[in-house]
Amino acid sequence: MKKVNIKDVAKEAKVSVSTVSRVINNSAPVSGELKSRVIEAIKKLGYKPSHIARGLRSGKTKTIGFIIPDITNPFFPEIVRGVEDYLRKKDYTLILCNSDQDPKIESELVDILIDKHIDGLLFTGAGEKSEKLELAVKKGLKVVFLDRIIEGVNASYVVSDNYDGMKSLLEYLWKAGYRSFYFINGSKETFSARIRYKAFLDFVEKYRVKDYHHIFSSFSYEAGYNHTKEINRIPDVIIGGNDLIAYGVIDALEEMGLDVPDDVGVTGFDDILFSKHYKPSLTTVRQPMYEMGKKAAQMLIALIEKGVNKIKGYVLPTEVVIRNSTQ
Amino acid sequence: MKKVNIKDVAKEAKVSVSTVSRVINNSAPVSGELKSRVIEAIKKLGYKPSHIARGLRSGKTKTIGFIIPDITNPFFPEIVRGVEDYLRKKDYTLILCNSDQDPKIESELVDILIDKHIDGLLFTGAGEKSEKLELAVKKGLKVVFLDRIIEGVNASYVVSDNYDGMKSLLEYLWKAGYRSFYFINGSKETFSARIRYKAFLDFVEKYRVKDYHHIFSSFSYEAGYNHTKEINRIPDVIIGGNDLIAYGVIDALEEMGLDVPDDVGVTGFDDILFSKHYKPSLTTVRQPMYEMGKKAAQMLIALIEKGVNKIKGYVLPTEVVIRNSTQ
DNA sequence: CTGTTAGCGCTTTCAC
DNA sequence: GTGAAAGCGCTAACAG
Repeated sequence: MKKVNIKDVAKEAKVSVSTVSRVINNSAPVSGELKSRVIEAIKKLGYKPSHIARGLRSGKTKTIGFIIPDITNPFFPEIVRGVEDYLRKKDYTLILCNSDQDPKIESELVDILIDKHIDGLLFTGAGEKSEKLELAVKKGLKVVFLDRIIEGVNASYVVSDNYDGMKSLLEYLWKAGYRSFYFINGSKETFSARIRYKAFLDFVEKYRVKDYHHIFSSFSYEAGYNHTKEINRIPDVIIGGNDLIAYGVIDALEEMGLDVPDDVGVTGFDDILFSKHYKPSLTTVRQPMYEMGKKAAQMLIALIEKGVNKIKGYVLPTEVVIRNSTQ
Repeated sequence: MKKVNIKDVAKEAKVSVSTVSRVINNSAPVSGELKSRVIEAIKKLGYKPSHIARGLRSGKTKTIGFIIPDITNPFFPEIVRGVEDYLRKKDYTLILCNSDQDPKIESELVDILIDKHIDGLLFTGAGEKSEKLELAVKKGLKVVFLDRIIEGVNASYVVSDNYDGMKSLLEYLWKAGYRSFYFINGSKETFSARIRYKAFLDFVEKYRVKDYHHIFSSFSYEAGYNHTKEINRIPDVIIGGNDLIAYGVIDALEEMGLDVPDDVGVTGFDDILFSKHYKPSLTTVRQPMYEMGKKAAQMLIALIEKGVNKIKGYVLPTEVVIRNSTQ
């Protein structure tokens, strides 16, 4: 049961391979007569053009790469889903890679993916600028940064409005009467952590907040848990850099005999799947994860197919979600 | 900045392309003299062989496909991570596809992936047998089934010991004094749900349990929540087909004013990330997700590279994890 | 409109 | 040991 190729089809339809190619790709006019003979033959033989040969010829593989820190982090699955759903519609295929935010691995992955002749790259990386990527972009690789922007690399990006989200959250907290703030943020290297910090700083200044504290740590449950255990003077509210951190904060607080939200308020960021089921359910800032993925994929495909070169950035809106971890 | 190819290297090293190919692939002896010249040239030119051309020639793409229901379901990310980590080590690349367990989509995806010339396929599908897959396997596609076995398709598989896990869980519950059981299971089509049901039936018979109930629904939070709300007579313990279902059960129970575990016990299956942080923390059966992914990838690569044809199945052990949702 | 032909970059006989 | 040359399956000039 040998694989049928374009030659077989040509023979069957008694035309040349170029004619077959033309009807497949609609790349040039073909007379109705021949066209129908070709279509007939294709159907009869069950012919499927080889993506790989086509790729060799055209340089296009209809494949895009996506480098993320870790699919195991609940923030990413929805993004990936948004990406994959859109790509599927456009007949593209997704190669997924986990980098653990290690710049060295990220750089290796870029190489691997370029080797695989991806048509474009979606990148959610550590914050550091990468020469490799910069170079690749200059060489014409289409890249869209997702959730995180890397300075120095001139490429399109999709992020959510971290600044506004954090600002709105803080203003809600202020209005709710919270006056002392403890912000356990994610890693300093991460773009979104830095932006959220900036919003925090601006808030503190604008409202002349006296009693506040900020610390960069990492976007994990453990970070929230451990840092909370070390807090000397409990503030009115502890702000987690993301929901995972907030979960850790809540659990630590409970172990310390403190009630959330009666004794302390706790907030997160992201609104991952479980935040509405957490006990107490988590006040947080919703990021449109699925939309971010979809939008980024959309931009990338536009970049690839329309040859658009204009660098564009999209900032998707965030939304404060008030639940029971604050009052 | 043109891409350098094997010819350029050959010219630079003053040898033939075949010699270059030989040293790259170590496919035939080459004299030390030429070999070092070639290596030199490769380094100097920064040459990287094109996977795609190689693929066209050899028919191998060093790419494997993975069809899963939905990466957004917390059960899958760890599996995917296990797969990807192993594949990376072996210089393979992962194409990820979500099927939503729709047999039609699954079948389309198989086509798409075959078109892309994957070297092998990891498949976690709906329960139904698929002619397409069966055919593909017969045509030589290497397939490993992950978490779910499809009847009628003769291929290797990796699953966890669902039967033993459920059996052990039930026996623990029995010993703990639970006497009436309500099992809200996942979807009837799913392999693991059926196995767990069988274990339940065998348990009920062996221990002559009088008071029990079983229902197939779906592996979701909502399923657990909704079915619980409809229960007339509350049993000693409600068994969720997976952790998600158990979460829904717990929340519904609480809304109904019932205490877990004081009034009712609740158990899950899988031990996903959040189960240890749920309130109350969930008694469940741990499946080695990461290991399953890794093992499946390992088997697939063995199938591909060693040309092993022996169909093999692996059943990975599960483990009852006792937490605070039972007593 | 249609066919012929030259590669895309690589591997692999087949001679030497 | 080494090189020349024939493709893998397809697309895109180039003729006609």
